[in-house]
Amino acid sequence: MPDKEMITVLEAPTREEAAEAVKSALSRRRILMMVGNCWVNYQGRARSILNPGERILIIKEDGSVLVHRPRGYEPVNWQPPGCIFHSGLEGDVLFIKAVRRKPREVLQVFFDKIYFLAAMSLLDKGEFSLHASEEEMQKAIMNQPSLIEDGLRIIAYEKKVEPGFVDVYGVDRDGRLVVIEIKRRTAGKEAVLQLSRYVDSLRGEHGRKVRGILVAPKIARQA
Amino acid sequence: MPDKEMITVLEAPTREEAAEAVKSALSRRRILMMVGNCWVNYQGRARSILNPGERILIIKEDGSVLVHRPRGYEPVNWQPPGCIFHSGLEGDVLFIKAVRRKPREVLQVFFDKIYFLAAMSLLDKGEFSLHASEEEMQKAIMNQPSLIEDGLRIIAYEKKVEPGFVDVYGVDRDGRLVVIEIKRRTAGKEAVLQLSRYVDSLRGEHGRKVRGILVAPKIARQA
DNA sequence: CGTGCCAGGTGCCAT
DNA sequence: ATGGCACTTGGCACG
Repeated sequence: MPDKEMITVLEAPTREEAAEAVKSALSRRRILMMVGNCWVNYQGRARSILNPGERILIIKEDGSVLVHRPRGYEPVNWQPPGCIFHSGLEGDVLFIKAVRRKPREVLQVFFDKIYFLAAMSLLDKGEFSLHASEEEMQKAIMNQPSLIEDGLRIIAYEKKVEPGFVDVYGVDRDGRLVVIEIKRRTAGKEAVLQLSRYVDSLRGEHGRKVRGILVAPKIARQA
Repeated sequence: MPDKEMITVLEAPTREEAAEAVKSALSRRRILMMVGNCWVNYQGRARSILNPGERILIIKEDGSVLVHRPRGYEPVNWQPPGCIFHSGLEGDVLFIKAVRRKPREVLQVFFDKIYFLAAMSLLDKGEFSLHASEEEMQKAIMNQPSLIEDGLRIIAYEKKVEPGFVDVYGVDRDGRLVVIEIKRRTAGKEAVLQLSRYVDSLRGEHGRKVRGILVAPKIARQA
């Protein structure tokens, strides 16, 4: 059960209480969650202004910041990990300033009403594993080249890239070089251009016949 | 101040209390925030497993889902808006299942400890404005072509040419066609290739001198 | 470090 | 719906 040391919850705190809790959470590198009425300025690679409204603010222990509106998967404003924080009261407003160096970016959040605030330390050692559903396709091609074409021999593959994309090099039944590009998603014209550039460059290099094969769940009409 | 109707906070609820609160929040389309020990399965475009650990779960009123670990800007698991939910108790475990159609994706979160739960309705009508996007750069150039070059006349923007779209299209002081490609970030060789394809295509089409201009904060060494 | 490239990318807007 | 493309893209691997 939640130890008092582990999670602190304030419902409808005063701005002074909230300011104190924010300072404490940030200095102790605890995770901070706040809900209230706020407005946000961002300046850095771009510049943005978010007018007042009710949102969720999350500051994580690694110094990343998220501002979430009531809708949408993405945060409306954010700051990547590594920020340095300043916070305090400015008149009737609680401000939190998150500064990132390299590139220099500043995010400022101003609260005039705080509905609730939570500060906590979470322990998460759980392993995360992601399996691309097309990864089996890649393995299948490596193990069973005949899935693509009879008589195909695999020579090499670009194993450095992440699952979902791999270049496979092989030789077909007639001794021609074969370049296979696997796309996990619908392949657009950019994929075709990229493959054709590979093929051209290999053709120039080897002076042999080279074929390119594009393997994808779907190909845009410009095939 | 937070109306009881507006925000409900449960500290260290029992699983039964939490299950009730979750059902209520989901059916009334309120925003749900939970903190506790959980594990997560995802299956859809890919497949993932997240082993047990302490995390933050947020379900928004539009049916989007976020699972956040204690670190990192990005959610470890998520679901875009529009999900349909099922939840309940399965033995000692509180489960929440978020199903998305088109594409079919299923996210399942299982809690065995809930440290904290909040359900709320937030009102957010605040306008969001972002500046210094590529769009704004384009407008600035459209309004003030001399920013690029004296004597430049703009003819069109987002003009469709063979390989794709040209950002800005004009004629310079000496009557030569000018193609301007705008990149908000460091322009790599891909941008150069793209621009050169545009230039080639237009040169072939018009049989006139064509210049390409790349507008970007920085250009990779392969210029 | 910069450069390149994938991502369960997401989102926006065009046809 | 499909396609094309920008994004404060973020993230990682590699030279």
